[in-house]
Amino acid sequence: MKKEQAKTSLKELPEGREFKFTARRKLLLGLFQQNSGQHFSAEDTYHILKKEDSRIGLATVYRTLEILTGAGFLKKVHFGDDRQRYELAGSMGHHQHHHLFCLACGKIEDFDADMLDQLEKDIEKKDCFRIVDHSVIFWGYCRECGKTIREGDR
Amino acid sequence: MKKEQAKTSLKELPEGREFKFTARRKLLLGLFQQNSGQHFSAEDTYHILKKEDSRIGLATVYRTLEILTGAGFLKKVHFGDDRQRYELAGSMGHHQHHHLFCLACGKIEDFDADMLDQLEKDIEKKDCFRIVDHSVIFWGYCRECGKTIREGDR
DNA sequence: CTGACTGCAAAGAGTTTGCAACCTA
DNA sequence: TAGGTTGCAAACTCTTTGCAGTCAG
Repeated sequence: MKKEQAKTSLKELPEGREFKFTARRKLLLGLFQQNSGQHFSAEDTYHILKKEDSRIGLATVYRTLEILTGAGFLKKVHFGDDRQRYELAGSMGHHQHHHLFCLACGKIEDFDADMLDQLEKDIEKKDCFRIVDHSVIFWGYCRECGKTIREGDR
Repeated sequence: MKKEQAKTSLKELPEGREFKFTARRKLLLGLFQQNSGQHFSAEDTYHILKKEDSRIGLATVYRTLEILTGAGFLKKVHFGDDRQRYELAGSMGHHQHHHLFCLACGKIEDFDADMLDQLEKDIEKKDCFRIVDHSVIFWGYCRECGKTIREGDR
């Protein structure tokens, strides 16, 4: 099992290989489309979908998230904690954006910025590194938590 | 156990709480200092240290990494795969840098860039988000892998 | 009707924790 | 000597997988 290879699979397209767009998969994708600013973990997704489709299983959620990611509908994001999260992928959600992750409450805010395009080109040219994707994350304290902490301080 | 709180702990300083700088901990920190461009997982660290100190345990490595991170010596980095990695923290290693992660071979290259400082200030002002740290990761294919893939393509 | 999809349970992998023994300041 | 540190094993959490039953084209 254990492979020394990277398993990030950001773009493992199911080349040609079709997959069925079942009701369950539509439901899952719909959840992300209706919450296009949100970042759900598998567990989050499972609990939310469970309300609309009580027979869905967690393994299916994991598998579906993986498939929809491979097909380009979703995108994985990882904020350094212990779970993978997913968000609607660029072409479907609002495109280029990055994340602010609050270390106190775990809230995730997005902000727009396209400033990495030029840098990306520079790197490709200089380092001969063909870039497929990137991620920018800021960790800190959101407005509310920052306030609380400052006040609670002394 | 399970807390809904963020557990990223980038800066959980051992406020006032001293910790002993034992031989084992020096050994571990030494490993990172002697390989300041490297990014080791707990398992990596364990296996390397095991050669110099055969009695060391994996749990100790995990605990030590966590402590040295809290104390500001190390920094966590996460490349979207299934393991946490660590690198020498800014003040000790070469400072502001970001990462290129090769999706094919898992190799990690660093590149220097300070271009986020201004953006950080803008965000702090605009969104009232107090930023503590950030991370920029590019995923793609390194020179060697890119070559192989392009050639193997057709 | 056939191959893809699904739920369940079990297995894996990484990480954390309880505890008794062991150091070290 | 007291309290932090450690190794071991067990516990935990997230994720993946095997398999038999089910569904959709």
